Amino acid sequence: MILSVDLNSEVPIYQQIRDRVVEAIASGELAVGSPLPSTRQLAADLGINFHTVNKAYDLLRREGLLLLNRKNGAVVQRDASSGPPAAHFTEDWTARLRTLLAEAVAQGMGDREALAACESTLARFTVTARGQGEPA
Amino acid sequence: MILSVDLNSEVPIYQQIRDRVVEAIASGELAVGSPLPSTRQLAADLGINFHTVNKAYDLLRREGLLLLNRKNGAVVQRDASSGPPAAHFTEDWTARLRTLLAEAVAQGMGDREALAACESTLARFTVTARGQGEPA
DNA sequence: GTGCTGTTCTATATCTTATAGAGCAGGAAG
DNA sequence: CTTCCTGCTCTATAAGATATAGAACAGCAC
Repeated sequence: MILSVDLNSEVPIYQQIRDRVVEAIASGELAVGSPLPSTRQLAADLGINFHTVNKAYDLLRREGLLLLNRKNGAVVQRDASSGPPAAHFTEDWTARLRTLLAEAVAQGMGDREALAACESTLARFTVTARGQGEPA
Repeated sequence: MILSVDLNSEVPIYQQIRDRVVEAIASGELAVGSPLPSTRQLAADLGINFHTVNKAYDLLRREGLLLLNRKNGAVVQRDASSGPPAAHFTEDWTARLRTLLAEAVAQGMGDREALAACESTLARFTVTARGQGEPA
């Protein structure tokens, strides 16, 4: 689990950590049961404060993706094979998707290009993350 | 141009305004040349400070979507028919798309469901916004 | 001149972000 | 038991973002 963050980015560090973990889960790099580095360890590796890592992990826990306890540390609790998402998640996610796609269309990206981008991005996830779905 | 914002949302007001304008441009509700309400007018309508609207408009201007001048006020400068987006935009947008799609996959949404959501969202935009692309 | 527009300053209050240090409870390993 | 690491919680501080507010200026229309 190698994780890279950009300290000069305008997006908060804890948000970047969360995003990278989410992407790792989606790509199958992290599956249910996979251990994550401890908050203090990851903080030391990234050269940041452990409270920042703690905030990212806590966010992932509230999203249902991570399980945290003093015994085993941080462990992945949910991945692509853990069943459908909650209703409120889908609702919120669709709204954010709408805004993101609108941005591309408004900037002049063609529908086919935008959809192709979605398709290829999803394909890169589902190549490695496989387990329950029937193959296409 | 009716615009609604949620004052109790965790997403900043100026960001909500920006998002709604972007979506209006993508849906064809706003085309190149369409006038937007003045900062003071929109602020009064929404019951917020005009500086907040100013920030949203300034953001949209920096994104190339709006043209602001003392003569005509705020006018849409770019829409789906204004040619392809800048390279740095596509790069940044793809990274954000990757994170958003990863979130859906990690939460257990199927690839086909996610792609279908992208497709239907894009379809709702391009029904009204048409001008340069050859029809499918 | 009057009135509208965007634009630019100062100022303030609140929240977020990131840092830092200290400590506690629980399990593992010596 | 002691030692060590774990998540977790508290206080504290500095810097930045967010939203408010008031005032003023320059350009254009009537």
